[in-house]
Amino acid sequence: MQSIAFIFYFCPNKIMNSKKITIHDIARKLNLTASTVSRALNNHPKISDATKKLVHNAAKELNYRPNTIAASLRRGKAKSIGLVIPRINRNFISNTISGIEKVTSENGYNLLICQSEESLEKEINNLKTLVNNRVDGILISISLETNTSKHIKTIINDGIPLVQFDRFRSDIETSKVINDNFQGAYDAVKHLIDKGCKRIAHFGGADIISIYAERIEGYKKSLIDNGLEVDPSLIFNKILNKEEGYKIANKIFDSKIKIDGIFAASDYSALGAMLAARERNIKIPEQIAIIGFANEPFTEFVSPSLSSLDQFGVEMGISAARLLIEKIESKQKEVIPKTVIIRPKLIIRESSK
Amino acid sequence: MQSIAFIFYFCPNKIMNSKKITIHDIARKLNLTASTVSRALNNHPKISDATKKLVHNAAKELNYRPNTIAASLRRGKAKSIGLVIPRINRNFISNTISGIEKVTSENGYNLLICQSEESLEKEINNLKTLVNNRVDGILISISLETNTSKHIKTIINDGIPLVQFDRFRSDIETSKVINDNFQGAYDAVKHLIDKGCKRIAHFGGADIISIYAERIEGYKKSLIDNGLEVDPSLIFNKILNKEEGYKIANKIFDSKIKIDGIFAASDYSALGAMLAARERNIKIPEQIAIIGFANEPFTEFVSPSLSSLDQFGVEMGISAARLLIEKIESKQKEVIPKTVIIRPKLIIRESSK
DNA sequence: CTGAAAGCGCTAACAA
DNA sequence: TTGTTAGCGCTTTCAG
Repeated sequence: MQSIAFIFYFCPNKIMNSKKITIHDIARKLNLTASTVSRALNNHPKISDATKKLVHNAAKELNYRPNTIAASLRRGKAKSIGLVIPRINRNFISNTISGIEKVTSENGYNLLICQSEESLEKEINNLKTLVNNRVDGILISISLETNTSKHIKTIINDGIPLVQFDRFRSDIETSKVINDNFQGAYDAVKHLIDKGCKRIAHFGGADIISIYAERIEGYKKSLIDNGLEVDPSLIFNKILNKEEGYKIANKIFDSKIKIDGIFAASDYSALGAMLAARERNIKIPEQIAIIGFANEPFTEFVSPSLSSLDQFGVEMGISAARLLIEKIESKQKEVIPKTVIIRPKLIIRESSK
Repeated sequence: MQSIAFIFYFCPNKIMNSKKITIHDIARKLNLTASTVSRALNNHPKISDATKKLVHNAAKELNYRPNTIAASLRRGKAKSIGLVIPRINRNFISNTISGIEKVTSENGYNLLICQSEESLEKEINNLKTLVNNRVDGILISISLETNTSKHIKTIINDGIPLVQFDRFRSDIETSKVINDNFQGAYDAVKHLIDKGCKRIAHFGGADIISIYAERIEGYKKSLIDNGLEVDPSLIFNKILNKEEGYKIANKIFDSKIKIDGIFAASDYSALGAMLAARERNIKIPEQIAIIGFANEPFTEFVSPSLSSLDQFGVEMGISAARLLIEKIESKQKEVIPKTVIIRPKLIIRESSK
């Protein structure tokens, strides 16, 4: 008695529509077979318009919900794409995801998203999950910890289309969409030199990560090409956040090292340097010009506003997703790996004017 | 000949490992049956440790990849959760996603993410896709355009667990996780009053959206409770971005309206007001104190730094995901809908000190 | 503790 | 244009 009352209490006036309607149900109703219904539902060309209409109506009437899972099993693939990224809640990454989602959904693919949280172990697990889910392809931007390509090679060896974007491993032959970090750095440093800077420091990331190594190279080349010398004592590695930028800038100001410009591989470390300079009444950009990297939203709002390099996150996502789908849908066994290089755009603001 | 050369060219020295290994293959190898292997793989208690070890080793050796889709079909559910949000690339939302992903992955669920792009039509399609994919449950934050609950009610009627978060419809009985916008506004305004403000303007959103209506109410109540009067001419609607904030602030400064404080429903409009004040050398917070809403990353970095209300995006995501999984995994037919209210935290910075 | 057998819901050869 | 048939790979009841 009690349980009946219980159920009654929570379902006062609606009948739970939980009976599962299958293709057979609608076939039975129309005196057709499951195959015909299936074909009608999938708009198969050899089904008459009359039956198609009949089937669609019956489906609507019965509140039929196609079972994507069953279809996927039968077809051997799921019309889904897996995405592995370090973290979702980073401005640049969430922009790429937005672009990816747009393209995948437009093409009828589901998107399965995994975060590696900068951990190699999680990245490996993520890939395993995606493979087990029989995704048609994988998009990946590797974690900071990823110092091997073994797990990714396994995927490729399994024949699963894979495209890298942003942070990538160069020892695997895949299509990829990347920023031209070299050129971005080059442009930024050239701009500083054009503005009269002679002693430009670089706040870099870990130089074992290719994107940071490239920024260092671009920085060096730009100095040389524009008549300055590379002074290794002006290059600081692993300075990526505000605190580190603040600390290193203070250290520089306290030392006898003289600088009149900073090109930082991160907007945050650039900001830290700005704060340090402000505290000492060092004028920006007159006494020291500063440029960051990534064009984080805040760069526009700080004062002085911070020059930076925009990385076109949404476009990168779109491009990567297109590349992957192209590969998935190409009937050829192999597609020549393409590399799409997006040139970051220098956004000049007050900090380097 | 040519095609052979072609293939050879692209697969110089590795054999594509594309043969699909199934449970049967490993059963055959070990002289067992598929059922035993399946049980061993799933750590069924009634399988001897010896065979478990045997099976796991063979699986590893054969490079076996369990087919999640087949398992899902058989089990009738996919161990996956669907997420519908307006846009991924918003700071607050990407934080909630991050929290959601953490909880779902910890509990063995896949996350299917869809963007409605503030369109009701897309939201409806998203839900359909998720249902067809037989997700175990759905998390949703509705689009700005969503002026009906019909599509959501359908889902609930189908017996699919659903939890709303942040932007929600109140005419459906679901569990939900929301911010206490009223209280947040109340706290902010009280703080301004405590600091001596007597004439506080409010830059609001569209008051037909509940979260903005609540902020207005909190603003009014706080004024009254703290001995001030509500002056309707100080309430400005649909002021949500920097440009609008800038414009309205200028309009106020140009008029004979006197204000000494602004509580904005958006950090961006607060920023716009700050810029307008700065241009006129109106001192912040001495002559005008300002508080925004959402605690966008930039609020910390502008100068003066902007007081704001933190919404705990990650925590909201965690909470919503937990609520949903709890509902999914509860064996009872129905769970009493819970509402988790997160009180925004006032972050006091220079703009209101 | 393990095996036999049935089937989840759909699709796609092949046949008519 | 439609029907027949045979599974996709796995889980799970029931039987030993």
